[in-house]
Amino acid sequence: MQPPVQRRRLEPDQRRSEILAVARTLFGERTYSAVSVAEIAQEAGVARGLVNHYFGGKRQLYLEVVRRMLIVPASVAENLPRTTIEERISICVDRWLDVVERDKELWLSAIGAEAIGQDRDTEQILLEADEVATDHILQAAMMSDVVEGRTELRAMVRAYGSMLKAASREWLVRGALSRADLHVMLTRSVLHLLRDVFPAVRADS
Amino acid sequence: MQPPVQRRRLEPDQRRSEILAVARTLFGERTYSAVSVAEIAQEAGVARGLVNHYFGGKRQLYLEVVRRMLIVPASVAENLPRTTIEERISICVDRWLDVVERDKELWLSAIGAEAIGQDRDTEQILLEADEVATDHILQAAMMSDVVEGRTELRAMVRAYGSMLKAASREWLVRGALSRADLHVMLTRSVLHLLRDVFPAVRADS
DNA sequence: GCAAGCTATTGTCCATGTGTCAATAGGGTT
DNA sequence: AACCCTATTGACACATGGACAATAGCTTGC
Repeated sequence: MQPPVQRRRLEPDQRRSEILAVARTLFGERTYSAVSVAEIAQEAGVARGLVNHYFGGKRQLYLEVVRRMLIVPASVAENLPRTTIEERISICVDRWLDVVERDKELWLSAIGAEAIGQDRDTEQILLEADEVATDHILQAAMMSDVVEGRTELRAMVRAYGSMLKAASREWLVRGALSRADLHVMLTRSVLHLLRDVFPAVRADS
Repeated sequence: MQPPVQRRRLEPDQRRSEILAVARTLFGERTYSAVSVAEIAQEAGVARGLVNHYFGGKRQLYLEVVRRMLIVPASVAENLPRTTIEERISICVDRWLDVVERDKELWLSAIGAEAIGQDRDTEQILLEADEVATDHILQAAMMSDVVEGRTELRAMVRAYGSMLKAASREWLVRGALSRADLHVMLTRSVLHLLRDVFPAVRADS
């Protein structure tokens, strides 16, 4: 005989938030498969079935968490002064470093969490995040409206994005690079990519 | 009453290979969690338990597959002519592109398969592969014996490795970059990284 | 204040998947 | 041909995820 379970009835939105918060925490500190729905439910003080009810399933819940962390906040490329490209890029990089430094663990697990394996949904989120990031960079470089070789340009910037992530990881987890190192590297690399490599690729075709 | 199962008794090594081959195929075309041990066993004409017997478990089997695909073949940086760095790097990049083009699907799923989530073992393999790749690049650039700022150098090259993977993916799956584009981009980027960015980072400290 | 209805929440049932292990049988050896 | 070694099997235990009908908390109308 356990004491009668007392239920808390909440607004769906709020309940959703609570579960999401717990999920964020747990997925933040452990792997996808190492976290069970049961655990999330328990930690959230809720029946297991309810998690399914709100999110459809474990995967979808997880994806929701990842999405929220991965989409780069627009603030990174907002209100940039109208000065040189160097300056604008530099500021942009700085703001980026701020963001990942602040939400360190969460960000790390989110990207390290290209995890799960690639199904359509995961892929979709990753792609979406990459596109958003690419937009920000091009915006900072005032190259948003390039049309000749736009496809190639964006592809190269997306690839650069991967280097950016990897370098950030080197900084945050290994400590092999200092924040200053990162700033130099990331700024110079993207400038070189946009001003030298891109034209060279264009000229090649 | 099914006809009595006829067993095939093989040398452990050979059986291991057979199972591994099947696993390679299946993991190549589908996600980790979308492939069951049962399926692998069936496809290999073997009892499920045997897979566990040989590889310990699903994860270990998977890791074995990934390891074999991820460790960059030494051939990429072997027998490079003693000419300019540009030339050597160029050849190296070309060979690399050959490798991934050949084993396309497999390579894609292996890296997209930073999958599973990061446990110690997976991480280990990924790190190992990155180190090997880094060695090759430094060897091609004849910078293997740099000592001042070695840590930072290697970290930057590892980050570059991520861009290389991402760019390769852009080529193979999106087709947003041609092989020629890739060659230009990858060659120039790494040269810039080694000759301009690295010194700049050094100077900064 | 009370009853009734809406729906948030629960607990249970079922399916699938993995790991383990004792029992079985293939194939070489004496 | 009898025997032994071990590759191989099949069944069992256990964990986890998804589905769904039953239940109970809030709110609304009178």
